[in-house]
Amino acid sequence: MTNPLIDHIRKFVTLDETTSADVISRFKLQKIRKKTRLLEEGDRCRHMHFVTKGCLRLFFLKQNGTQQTTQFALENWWLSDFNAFAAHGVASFSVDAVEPSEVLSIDAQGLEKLLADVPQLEKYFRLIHQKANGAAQRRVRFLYELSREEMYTNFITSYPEFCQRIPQYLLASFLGITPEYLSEIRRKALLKPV
Amino acid sequence: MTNPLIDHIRKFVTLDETTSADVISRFKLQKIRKKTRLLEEGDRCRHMHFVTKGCLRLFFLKQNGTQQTTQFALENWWLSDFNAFAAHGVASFSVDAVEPSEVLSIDAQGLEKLLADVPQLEKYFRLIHQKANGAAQRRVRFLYELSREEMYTNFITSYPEFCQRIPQYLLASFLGITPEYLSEIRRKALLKPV
DNA sequence: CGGATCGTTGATCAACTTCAACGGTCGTGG
DNA sequence: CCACGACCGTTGAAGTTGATCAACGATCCG
Repeated sequence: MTNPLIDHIRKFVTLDETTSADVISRFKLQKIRKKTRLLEEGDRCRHMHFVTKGCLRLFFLKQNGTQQTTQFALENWWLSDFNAFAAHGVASFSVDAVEPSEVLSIDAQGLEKLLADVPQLEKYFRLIHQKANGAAQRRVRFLYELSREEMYTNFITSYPEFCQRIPQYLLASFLGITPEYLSEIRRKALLKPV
Repeated sequence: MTNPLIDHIRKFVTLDETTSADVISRFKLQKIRKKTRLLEEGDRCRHMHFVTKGCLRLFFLKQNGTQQTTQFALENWWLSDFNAFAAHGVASFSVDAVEPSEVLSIDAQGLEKLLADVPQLEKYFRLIHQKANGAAQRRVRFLYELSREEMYTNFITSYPEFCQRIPQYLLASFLGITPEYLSEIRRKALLKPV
């Protein structure tokens, strides 16, 4: 069986063929268009999503009405409002698609049952969340350490191809700056290297 | 058996008496003084720590030489540089004690063996990391959403007793502002409510 | 062709930092 | 027990970073 999620799980734990087929059958495959909302801030958060193609984003609405992007999820990443998901509570974030995407989704009861039936996955999800937790620590570090200009140069050198894929206003939103200021940074960056 | 860690684990999974005793025996109990370093940025990160008494902090050194605190861990919280711990790699954070504290520590091999011997704990750690991951998402949200002044008023109203326990320069470091500016904020806050 | 959306530019403004200096407090050694 | 020094919190002036607002050009899409 070849499936992006199974491949990903197998990087962490072993899974035989029949179990793999069972696992996959528990997920709902969604092919979604750009800008499709998978979660709306204020609604109950019921699903975790695994991205097999495309890109999702996590964002919230600031007081001034603009969207603030806090995470992108590319292929092989899990995304949800994890607090709200765990507590079966109301989401403080929205999720939508940055590009046409394919995701595998599972709700809380489905996940609970899956973990009861296939206990090796406890380990898989433990490792996934541990990794995400570590990534969040480094993320917070960058937010404290770097000026917005440094965040920009750091981000485009780390993920040049990804920056080509997304519109500039989304990059500005992720960096936490206004599109105007991003423009200014880019102009300065163009002048320097000459 | 009564032990803070066992009590905490039992909030998430069931554990019989003999297993509990076994679990506890895998951990090293450390009673440490204020300012004791449990992890040094640049050293290999070998342990995860569970706080049973007191308070730990996670921080790193900024270019200008000042310490930037990114997390506090009170009773019943786990703390480590989770990326470095998982990868058996070099830490990008330091950890020390804010107060005289007691922690239960375990290294990577010890944890691996513990999880192999007591598989219920996979679920416990999955839930712990999921919760921490959700907390990190909200943390990032606050960093983007609030001005430093709002962060201050939000934090002291949320954790008034904790703010009494720590010196002001640590609070400033956690909020990501200079002690001077924190002083100014406090002065303004004093004038307003009269 | 027409309208919305996106990126850019420049001027003004608010948030926060840096630096230098001073007073209070606490712990330590004489 | 006192005195000294280190450290902490505060104040004020000047400087930086990044936001806001208004306006304009370009591009994309119907």
